[in-house]
Amino acid sequence: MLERTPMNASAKPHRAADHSRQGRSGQPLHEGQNRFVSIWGEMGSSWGIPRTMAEVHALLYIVGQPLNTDQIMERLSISRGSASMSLKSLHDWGLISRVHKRGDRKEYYRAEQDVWQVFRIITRERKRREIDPVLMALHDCRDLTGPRRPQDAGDEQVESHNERLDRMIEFIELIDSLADQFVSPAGKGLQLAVGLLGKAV
Amino acid sequence: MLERTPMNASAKPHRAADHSRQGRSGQPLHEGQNRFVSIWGEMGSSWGIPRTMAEVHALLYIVGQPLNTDQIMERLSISRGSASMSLKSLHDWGLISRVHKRGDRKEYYRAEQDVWQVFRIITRERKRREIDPVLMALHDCRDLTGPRRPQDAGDEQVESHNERLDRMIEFIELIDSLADQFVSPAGKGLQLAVGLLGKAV
DNA sequence: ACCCTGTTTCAAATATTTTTGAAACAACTA
DNA sequence: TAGTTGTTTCAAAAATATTTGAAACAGGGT
Repeated sequence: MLERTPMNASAKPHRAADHSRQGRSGQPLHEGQNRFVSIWGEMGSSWGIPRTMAEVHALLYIVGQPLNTDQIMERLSISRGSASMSLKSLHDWGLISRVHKRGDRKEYYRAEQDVWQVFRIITRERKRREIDPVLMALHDCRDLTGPRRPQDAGDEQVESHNERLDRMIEFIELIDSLADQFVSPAGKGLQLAVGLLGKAV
Repeated sequence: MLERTPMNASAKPHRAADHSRQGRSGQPLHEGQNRFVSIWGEMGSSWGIPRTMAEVHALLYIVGQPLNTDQIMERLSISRGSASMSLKSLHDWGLISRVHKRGDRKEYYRAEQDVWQVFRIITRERKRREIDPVLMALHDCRDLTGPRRPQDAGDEQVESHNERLDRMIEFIELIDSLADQFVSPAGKGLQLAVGLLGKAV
């Protein structure tokens, strides 16, 4: 969450060298890309996404062009294994796609460029992996203190417990269905809401 | 993020004993509370909140009554230091408040009971600590490749880089202002949006 | 089949985060 | 002031998460 001192900064084999080279006027661009990568990595890690995975995604997004594993390793100074794992996760999420170049055996990867789509994907995954299971667990939990069981009728403690649980479940279900709207193929949900909200408040 | 095997499960001094006692009909309630605490702790840790802090919050929310440090330690089998730190964080966030009981030197803590308010507070804090700094950093980053600098005019690379950056910044600013609406004292923002959305889609 | 190039896997190494517990502190009381 | 009770702090210990790197694998060529 804080600094970014590489685990192993020495220039060993298997690791890409760092680049103190490059002296054209492409410098501010390059520096801008690096900055973006750092910001995104930092942000990712504070939202529970491994920093390196976020950095790989940031690099592919900001470069705009497909890159291969070696280019990513070199640019980010990360190991082959780490690059491979990050790319796999990003691909599983649907945030990047594989690209083949004719006459090149290497795989290239391109990031989704539509920002709305990027956040739709992230929302979809987090909902699926984090919100939905919680909701299921909360319903199980609610079942423990029963659907207004006779013997509890009048048990003030149980009743207020159930009320608290119900309020929480209801709220999370609301968020959940909002996320559904945003994620849905129609997908204009949030944009619409924003428009309406802008006028209404 | 996964299991929940206590760091130190042995019954040493300074640690609250675990309770295999309790045999009244208050059992399902007690079990329901425990379940809720686990779910919330799990959820918190997948959202970047220390598990224990989330568990303390969950306990105070679901119990509904103010509890003191020793009761929390015992119920959650955590150390005094951990309890104190979690309570401090929760208090800093504004999710719990201190309560004094006459004739008792101990501090008691009560959780905010309004679910909407709870999520408004969480939104406010995350926005302040995570979104706003990112936005500032992104603007700095954007400045590196300048405000349509003359020498870059026609540099296709720089121009498309700036476009990508601008799209991202614009999106995050949108989210940021949505969060503002939700957090705002008027505070009916999201409820309103939900209503409108429900009808409009 | 063997060699070459590129990719994936996964146990071990490393880094990061969280928790503990004992000491320092604070606020009363006698 | 010394004693008592409750709270906070923080360095060290423990737990968790991430990264590495070498070996296994995959798919062409030849």
